[in-house]
Amino acid sequence: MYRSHTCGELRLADVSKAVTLSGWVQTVRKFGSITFIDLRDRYGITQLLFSEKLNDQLDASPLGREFVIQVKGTVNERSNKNANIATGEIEILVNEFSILNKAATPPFTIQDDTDGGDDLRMKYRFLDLRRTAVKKNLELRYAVNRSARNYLHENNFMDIETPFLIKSTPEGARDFVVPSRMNPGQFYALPQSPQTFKQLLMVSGYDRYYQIVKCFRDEDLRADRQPEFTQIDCEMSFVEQEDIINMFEGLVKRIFKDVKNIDYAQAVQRMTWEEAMWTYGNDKPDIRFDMQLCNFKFPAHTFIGKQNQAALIAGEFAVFNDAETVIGIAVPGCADYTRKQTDELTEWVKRPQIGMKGLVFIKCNADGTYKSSVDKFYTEDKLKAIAEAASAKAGDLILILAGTEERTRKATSDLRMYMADKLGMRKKDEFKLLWVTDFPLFEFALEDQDGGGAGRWVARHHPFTSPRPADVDTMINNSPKVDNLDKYLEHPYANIKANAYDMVLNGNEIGGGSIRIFQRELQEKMFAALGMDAAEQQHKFGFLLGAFEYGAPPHGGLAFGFDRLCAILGGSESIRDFIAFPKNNSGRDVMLDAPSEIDTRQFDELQIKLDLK
RNA sequence: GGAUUGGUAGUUCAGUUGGUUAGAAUGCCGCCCUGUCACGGCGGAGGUCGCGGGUUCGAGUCCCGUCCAGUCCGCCA
Repeated sequence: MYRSHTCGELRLADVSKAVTLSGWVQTVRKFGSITFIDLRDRYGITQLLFSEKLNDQLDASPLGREFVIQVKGTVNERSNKNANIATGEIEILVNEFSILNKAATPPFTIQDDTDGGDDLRMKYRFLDLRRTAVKKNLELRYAVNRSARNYLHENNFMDIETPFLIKSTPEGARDFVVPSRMNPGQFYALPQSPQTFKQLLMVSGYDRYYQIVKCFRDEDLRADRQPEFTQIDCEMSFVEQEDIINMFEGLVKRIFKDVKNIDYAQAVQRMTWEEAMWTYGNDKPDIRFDMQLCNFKFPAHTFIGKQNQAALIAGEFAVFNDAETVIGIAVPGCADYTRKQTDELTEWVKRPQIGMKGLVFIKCNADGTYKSSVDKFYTEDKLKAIAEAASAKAGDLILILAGTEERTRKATSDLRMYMADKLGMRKKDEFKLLWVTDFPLFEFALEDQDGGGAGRWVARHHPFTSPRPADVDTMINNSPKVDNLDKYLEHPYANIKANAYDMVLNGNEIGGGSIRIFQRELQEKMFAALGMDAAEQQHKFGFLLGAFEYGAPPHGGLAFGFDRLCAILGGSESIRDFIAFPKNNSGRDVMLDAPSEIDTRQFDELQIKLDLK
């Protein structure tokens, strides 16, 4: 028997018990003839006391950090207790010990505040995973997993595995491909999501499906993006958007309760995509704080029905006069910013990532006066009117950006988040959910970013998303052809809204889904709109179109980004901390050193010849 | 594909205008220590300054290239 107890469970009540413990040596503290050792395992740390009689044996076989040892001894009450650890009131008086395995000195310390950098920790991830901080993240991940499974099981969802070796359909993200030895020259693709399979399962009558499943996308990475990642993938039949929203609002609330012990009682707020873009400049707004955008000026076609306030800012200031779009935010309590601070903000918006030319500010002083960077162009009355339009209070600092529509909106949105971070308005322990609905069904993509060349419609969500019922006729009765690339926004397709919804948590998209197309004709129309002719449709998605002819029920679903959800619940920016063996920025596993070259024999078997360009 | 930051002891970092023998902390090794738990004290070892080239009397420091890593843009239906 290697152990009678773990290193986390012995307490005062166990005093005088004879126990056997096994684990890793965390630290050795030697005091002449007695030695303290902290023994660690997954469950905690227990202090061992080696008395004088074991000195000779310790000298003969000294213990180093991370040695795996076994000890037999008696549980003692400590004379000096340690309130910082759960087992701090007891220690083990060791009678005998043995080294189960030696350990080389680890390249970094196995502690909460490790001295190891990311690169090194990833290379020795098996050591990194011994650290409590990382272990806690994996425990949280498992807790989210269990909570989701319990909820879904209780609601009649059935976990059905779908294949990883599937057919490549290069829509959207790039596929990872896998050569087939038995079919020389042919390739499988790894799924970007089980999308078509879950829809086929709906056709098969499994009306509530889920899977916590790996998905693969061969695109460049970010701190919150991995080439393989996990989704909680769900699909339901005979549902409308409202049914999906209710079901999965319930799921997230259950996870909050089970994992964070948060009672999220209120109904989750909802917002249309248009409202989100108008109010926050962003389709995944953080609504824990206000600081809403004030749209002074914008192109007439972007927000039909919204009031353009161009007259308010019209005047001597050429930048505003010439700009397509002018948007501002009122930052609470920052009117006392110094020149240095406003300069810093100006530099921030000028960074290439933001890409604005400059920043206009108006200080709404506590005494009711106004001081701005455009004083020579505007009278104080005019500044006051602008401040009122921006709902600024005395003491606020109004920041205004001007430029092209898309860039300015995004920049103001980024600035809003930046200021909120600066002012501590994005609290880690506060969670606020939001549904964003009524996304556009299509986006128009120009082949050439400079505006030249051809363009085409692409699905904003994916090509299986249904248009809102009100827009079905618009879609069927119009050709997707766009004659004037400059005016694609005037094409009827630009205003078709999708039966799609995203769940947003604290400014992060944690899930998204849609009510799907389930009739062959509409699906064909959708594929055609995306530029696929009948032959291509048949080649790529013939199986799905065929299935729709055999009694496909109305259905829809949603998928959560599992890694990201865990990271947010764990209060971290990076999903890598919540994945046991993550890949780095270049898609490499630095521990395995993968990807790597393969054997000539493997190429021969695949009948593939490597000829890198 | 692009922008940007970094690469110096096992590790995390400092290193002035280009100038003597490249430092600190921690880890590691040795000795001392009976109540520590970030133990303490004394001593010691440890460096291809990522790599290649250039400028210079002289380069960790400046320039060019390259590799690796981080962040961001593009990309991610």
